[in-house]
Amino acid sequence: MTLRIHNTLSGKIDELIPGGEKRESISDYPAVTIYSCGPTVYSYAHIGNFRTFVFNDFLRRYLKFRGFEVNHAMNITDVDDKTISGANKENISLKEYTDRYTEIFFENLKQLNIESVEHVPRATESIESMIEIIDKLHKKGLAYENEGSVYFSISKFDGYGKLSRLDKRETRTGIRYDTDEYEKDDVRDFALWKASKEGEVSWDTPYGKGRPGWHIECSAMIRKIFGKTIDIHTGGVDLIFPHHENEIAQSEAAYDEKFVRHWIHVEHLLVEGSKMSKSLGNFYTLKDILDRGYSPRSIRYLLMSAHYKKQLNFTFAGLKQADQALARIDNLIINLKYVKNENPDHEGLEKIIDDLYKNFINSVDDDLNISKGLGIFFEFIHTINTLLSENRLSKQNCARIIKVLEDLDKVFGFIFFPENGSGDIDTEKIEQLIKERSEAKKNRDFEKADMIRDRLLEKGILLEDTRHGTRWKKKR
RNA sequence: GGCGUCGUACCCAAAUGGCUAAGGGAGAGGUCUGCAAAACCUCCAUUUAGCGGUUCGAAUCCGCUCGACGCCUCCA
Repeated sequence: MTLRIHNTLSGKIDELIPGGEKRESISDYPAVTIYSCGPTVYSYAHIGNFRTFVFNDFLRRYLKFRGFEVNHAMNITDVDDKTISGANKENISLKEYTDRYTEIFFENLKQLNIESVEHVPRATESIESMIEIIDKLHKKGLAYENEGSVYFSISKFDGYGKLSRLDKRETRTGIRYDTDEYEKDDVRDFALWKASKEGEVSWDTPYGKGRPGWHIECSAMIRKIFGKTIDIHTGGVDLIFPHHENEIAQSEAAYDEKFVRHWIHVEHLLVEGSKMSKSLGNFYTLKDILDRGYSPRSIRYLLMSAHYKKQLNFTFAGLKQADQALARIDNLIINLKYVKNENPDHEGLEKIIDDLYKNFINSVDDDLNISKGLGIFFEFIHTINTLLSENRLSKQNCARIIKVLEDLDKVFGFIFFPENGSGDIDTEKIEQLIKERSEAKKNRDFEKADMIRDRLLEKGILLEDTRHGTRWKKKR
């Protein structure tokens, strides 16, 4: 079995071959080098941004699950028009301003149980590497200066447009390129370096005081961190053009080697059927949704559950459904915990587990088809539940199943979700009350029994009477 | 206008030429039970937006129509 993922560059589903050279087994490959376009920290990231970040997390987790090593970088864009104007508006330094939103962003990642990656470079700390590329392009005659800014000349790079298939596009009729654009040789040339205006943050360069163009940081960071062709570059679909097209142009023109082997682009999130926008009032940050009482766990599940290449329509009804699906998983775990001591071992369990792994990997290896993978996982839950209800699984069997769940959760990250809230539940007290209630039930004092049940429910503890006694769980 | 993605049950969502169209939610029955709740089990698309074509065979390929969305401009 091989892992195959859609590649925007080839337009096909390509096998992932880290290092570019086919090997016998996964363990023979070098670490998969990944670069993900991170946030511009000028404001709170929204739920659509997090779809992409949750996807990045799923990708890296799955690669590790399959036995690959991972070397993953995600940038923080902490200087651009929006961050500069935001800082100016509040009359604070750029750093003070971007630090605030960077911190919130990391906090959000943590809430969604997104793993931290190996490298988190900031644009403002990568200026030297940017200048290095610009110098190279300049010396090769591929870039030109004009009034303190430096532009990349796309007419001098043959491969321009290969990612977004520009050759097949026509520019919209009637669009106007004139006015502001007089300083560029070709209207489609883009800025590598921008001359700074009066009072703006700037860095001293051979080209004068200025700041980075939008695209240069990614190229620079990738060169600085990985030094050569990387395996995977991810981002939202909206970045294909011009951002990623321009990254390719800069990097490949400067270093004469392939920039990225595998481009993966995540489709957009829609909210209630349309694109998020402030004017429609459907613009949600993570906090907005958490404030409405939904858990970050349901959000993670929902964002993960649809295939990355399909638009995902985010709705609150969908969040509720996600929560119910999670309840099904939680109930399995509770069912496993309460299994009877005297149950015999089930011989067929290992076969069931083998099938689960085989089918799960088969599905997800096929362009990261998590939806199908989840279907297989729920079929497994169904099988186990049936065995449990027939008392056909032993304590050891259940311990084995828990291990499997823990293993799968390395990919999912939503089964054993870290509790963000306070866990001030007094287990002993609950057990004691359950005992008292059982006594009362035995004496047919149902009034007292119901009173205890109600009291616990008020505290968020739900009691379930089963054939084998009473058990409890937290109310959802 | 150009380029592209998509339209599967009440909702979400798999399956891309071939056994009865996954899975989750909701709903309906049942088991258990003092009651309730929960849990579990079973059922729930003769049919894949519409029309036409290719094929022994199509949700899947082709054409047209209708509809949704994205990119072409800052954007995950």
